[in-house]
Amino acid sequence: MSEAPAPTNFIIEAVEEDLKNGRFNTVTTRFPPEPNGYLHIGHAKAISIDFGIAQKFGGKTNLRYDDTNPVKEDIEFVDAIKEDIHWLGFDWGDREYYASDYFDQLYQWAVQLIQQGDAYIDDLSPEEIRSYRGTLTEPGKNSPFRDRSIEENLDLFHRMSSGEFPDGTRVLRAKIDMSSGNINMRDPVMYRILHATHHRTGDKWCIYPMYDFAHGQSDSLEGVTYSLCDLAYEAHRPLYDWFIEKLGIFHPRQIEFSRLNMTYTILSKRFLKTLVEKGYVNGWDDPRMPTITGMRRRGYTPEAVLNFIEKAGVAKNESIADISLLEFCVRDHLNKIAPRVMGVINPLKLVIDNYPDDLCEELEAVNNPEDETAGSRKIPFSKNLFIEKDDFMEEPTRKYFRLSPGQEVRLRYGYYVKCTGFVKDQNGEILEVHCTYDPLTRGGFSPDGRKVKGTIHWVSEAKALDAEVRIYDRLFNRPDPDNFEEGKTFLDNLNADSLKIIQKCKVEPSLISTKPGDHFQFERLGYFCTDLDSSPDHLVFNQTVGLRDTWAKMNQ
RNA sequence: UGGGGAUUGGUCUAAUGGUAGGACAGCUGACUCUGGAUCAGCUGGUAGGGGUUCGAAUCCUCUAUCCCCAGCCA
Repeated sequence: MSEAPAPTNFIIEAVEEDLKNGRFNTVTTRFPPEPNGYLHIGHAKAISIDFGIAQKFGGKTNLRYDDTNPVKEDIEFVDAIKEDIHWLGFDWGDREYYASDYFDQLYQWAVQLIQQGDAYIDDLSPEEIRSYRGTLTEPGKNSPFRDRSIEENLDLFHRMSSGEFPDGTRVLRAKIDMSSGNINMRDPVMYRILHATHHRTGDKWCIYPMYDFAHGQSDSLEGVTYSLCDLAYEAHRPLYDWFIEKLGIFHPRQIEFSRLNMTYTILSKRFLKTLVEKGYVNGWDDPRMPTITGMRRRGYTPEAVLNFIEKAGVAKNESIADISLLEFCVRDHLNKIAPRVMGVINPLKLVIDNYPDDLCEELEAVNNPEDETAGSRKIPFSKNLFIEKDDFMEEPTRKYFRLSPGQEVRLRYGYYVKCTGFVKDQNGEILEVHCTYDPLTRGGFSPDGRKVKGTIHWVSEAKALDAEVRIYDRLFNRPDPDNFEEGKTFLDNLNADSLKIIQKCKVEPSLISTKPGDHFQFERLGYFCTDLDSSPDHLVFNQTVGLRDTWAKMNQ
């Protein structure tokens, strides 16, 4: 295995530069989720970068919930977020913080800015504020309340915070520049009145800081050196810096990178929420969802997800990663770790006419050819077996080298069998296939050295376990699902066949003891994992991803 | 027509004035008790025009295209 080049990117280079010239001498980052939804693979990229940069430079990463909007946030998501970060393999130690921990300090800093003449209370209505703001091409104009005295501003701010005014009647604004080309600098709102109960501070506050007035200062308070975020915040950086400078506090560096996008996938929180709430999927952890919890249930491994993120790279180009790269990473990891088992998804009965009626042999099967330490197991073999429907063709096409009349194939780890006939019902449906076996080929080798081109999987009819198998396909039927025609929505791009549930699949008996989350390769089919719904009475497997299938490709 | 970003094969990403390279995808072939894996090979790229230079993806300049910003969301 060749040594991969040490991954580098523009953020790592910036950090190295800062460390070299003394701008900082330690590295601290933070992952700042808003507790208003489940984490998805886009967050996994942010997590990987935040924790990865710190690890690389021997620094630390804080987990900080950005909980400045009680109307949208909920405690429900806090624990789920922690579980997902841990699953990815990262840990923040005891540094679990909340922006709401800093509300008192933030209030003090707001007072400071008022005293410095850098902030004022505005009585304009939300609509008026919008119209005074100007447009992208026209400058805004000053609010008539912009030049109130410091005393009046202080008094009003105090009364705002003590609940004297209803929601929406006043805000605290930074006094910057209403004619700035950067709209974020046109006297941005710092505090709004929200008579809402906060999941942590309860009813203590009825004014809450805006993101811009909370995020940078929270970073500063925590000694965060690198505030890594997505490109959307690039236009906010001047404001981030402005507050820090005016307050005269520790100055972290914000660096922006492009967010992750993926083909056939939608990552907008709003859209994901619609999928869940309108029942297009079965919850946030539906294996078709790009959520971390969904991918976990699907059987993706953290190693695979992280490797995908690393391979996709970190840059400032807006890009769309090919979902096949993710699938490659999943197969690549599962190939190394997943025990092989035999399972038949669409069973077809195979009768070995010359095999003793009541004999049941135990044949040895390798657990993982990629991993010698995985050992082997015994699987029962008998006269009546199940094979895959696809593995028999009455009239074989060119280059089909599975079972067909007169053809000989190997039953994996079993015997060579030669097809002698088959039985059809009135509708022409094949009910069972008959064959004879060569007793000398036990284990799958022929003493005379003759070759068979095909090897197929099978399970013993008598010993097989029934299982439910859920096969997933892409949730959307086009690579750019948020591209839809007028009058339509992303929902019109949903793939109607993204879930197939198949009952009465047949799997080898060793699977009786499987537990949810176990990974397997069903030989010749794909990687599967045991679903949360699975029990010994009713086995349920999710197809994580199919094996590469060059045969299917040839037949396209 | 304001401000801020970005443009390298189908996709993602390197090359930091000196041979445009890697990964995924695709295509060949070898090997194989998984039509898997593995191995070998192939196809295909610097948005466009000028300029500087012995030499430009890289520097300058003009143009084009795309993205973000007008929440009391984050």
